[in-house]
Amino acid sequence: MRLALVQEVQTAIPDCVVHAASNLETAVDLIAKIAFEMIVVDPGLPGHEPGSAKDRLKVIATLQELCPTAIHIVVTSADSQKEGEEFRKLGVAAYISKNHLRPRSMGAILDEIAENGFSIGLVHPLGMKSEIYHAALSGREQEVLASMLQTPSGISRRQVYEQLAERMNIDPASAERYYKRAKAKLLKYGHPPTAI
Amino acid sequence: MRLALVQEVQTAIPDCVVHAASNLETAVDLIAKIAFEMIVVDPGLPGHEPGSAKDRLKVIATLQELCPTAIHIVVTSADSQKEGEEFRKLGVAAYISKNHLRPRSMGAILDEIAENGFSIGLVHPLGMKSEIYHAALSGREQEVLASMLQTPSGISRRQVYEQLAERMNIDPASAERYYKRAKAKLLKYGHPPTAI
DNA sequence: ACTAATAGGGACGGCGCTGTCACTTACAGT
DNA sequence: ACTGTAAGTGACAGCGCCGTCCCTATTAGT
Repeated sequence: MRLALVQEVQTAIPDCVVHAASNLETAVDLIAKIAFEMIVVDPGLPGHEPGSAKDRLKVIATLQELCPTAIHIVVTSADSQKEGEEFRKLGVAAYISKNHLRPRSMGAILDEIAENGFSIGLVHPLGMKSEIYHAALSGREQEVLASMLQTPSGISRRQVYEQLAERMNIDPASAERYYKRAKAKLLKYGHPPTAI
Repeated sequence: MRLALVQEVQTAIPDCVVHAASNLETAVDLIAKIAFEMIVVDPGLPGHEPGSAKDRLKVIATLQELCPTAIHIVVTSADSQKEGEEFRKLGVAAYISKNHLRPRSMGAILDEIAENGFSIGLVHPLGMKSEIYHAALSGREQEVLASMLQTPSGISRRQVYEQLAERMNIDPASAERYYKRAKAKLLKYGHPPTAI
C-alpha cells in the first residue's frame, strides 16, 4: 500500500527520491535527518487508536511542527469534510480520500495546490460503480475500460475518448484503440464487457 | 489503493478476473450477482464509523454470510491479534496487516492458507526501517535494494541474494545484478545507498 | 446517396524491465 | 601464491506495454 502511494508520487514528480516510513516514529526520525519538500501521510495508519480524532490531529500537528517548510498532503481512508477543514487550518495543503485517489491523479492534485493553495478530495457521496479488472488487460486498457464503463450516461464515446486522451496526455485515437483492445481481450477470454 | 490490492491478487493468481468495489453496498451487490472464489476486504474502509470494532466484525460477518463458499481474506491497517482471532472464528482464511503486506507476498499467504487453513500477518512489533525509493530505479531494483538495506545484521550478502532469489523465483546471480545496478544508479544520480 | 459515428483489427517503432551470462578488479584468509 | 567473496560493468535476448497510423465494415442520420 505504501509502495502504491510512492509510485503515485513518482508518477506525478519524475526524478524524485521518496523515503517511506511504516510508522510515525520512523517518519519522525527521517524528518529529523532530511529536509523534505513534501510529506504525504495517512494519520489513520500509525496505530495510536485508529478511531481517535484527537490522535489524528496530533499526528498532523506533529509533522507540521517538525517540518513546517514542506508541503503536507493528507491521504486517508476515513475522510470527512470537517476533518479536512481542521487539517487545512493546521496548514495542510491537501486532504484526499483514498477512495477518491485515482491512478495518476496526484499530478492534478499538485496543480490544484499550486493554483488554489489547497486541494480537497472527499469520497464521492453517490458511490462509484464497481470496477472490473482482468489479468489479461494492461494498465492502460484497464483504465480506459473502467472509465468507459463508469460513463454510460448518454455521453458520446468520442467525448469520453477525448476526455481520456486529455487526462492521459495521449491521442484520442489511442484511447479508442485501448478500449477496443480491452474489449477484444475480454471477448476472447469469455468475459463480455457488459457483464456488470 | 484498491488497484494496488487488485494487482497483488493478480500477481498471485495469474489469469484471474477481479471485481472491485469502493464501498460495502457495491460489494454486496456484486456478491449477489457473481459467485466469487475469493473475497479480499478491508473492514476499516467502508466508513461506518471507522473505529467501531463491532462494525468491523459485522462487515466480515455479512460477507461471510452472503458468500460462505469463498475464501475470505481480511487486509486491514488497524490490525490486532485479538481481532484476528475473532475473525478466524468467523471463518476468515487470512488476517493480514497492510503494514505487513509486502509486494508479491500474496502468493505466500495463499500457500499458507492451503497448508494450515489460516494465515495471519500482523504488523512487525519492532518496526521496520525506513525505505527509500528512487524514481530512477525499476521495481526489481527497488525491491532488492530495500531488502538489502533492511538486513545489515551481519548476514552475508550471498545469503541475502539467495533468499531474494528464492522469494522471486530468479537466479541468485540476477538478484545480485539488480542490487549492483540499483547501487550504480544511485551513485550516478548522487544519492549514495548509505544515505539512511 | 453521402456523411459521421461506432466497431473490429493489423502492424510497427520505441522503450524499459526482466533475467542471464560473462568479464574484470580488489581484498581477505590460509 | 591461491582461493573465496565481494564489488563494479558490459552486453544481450525476450517480452510486453505504449502510442501511433492505417484499413475495413456496419449503422444511423440528412
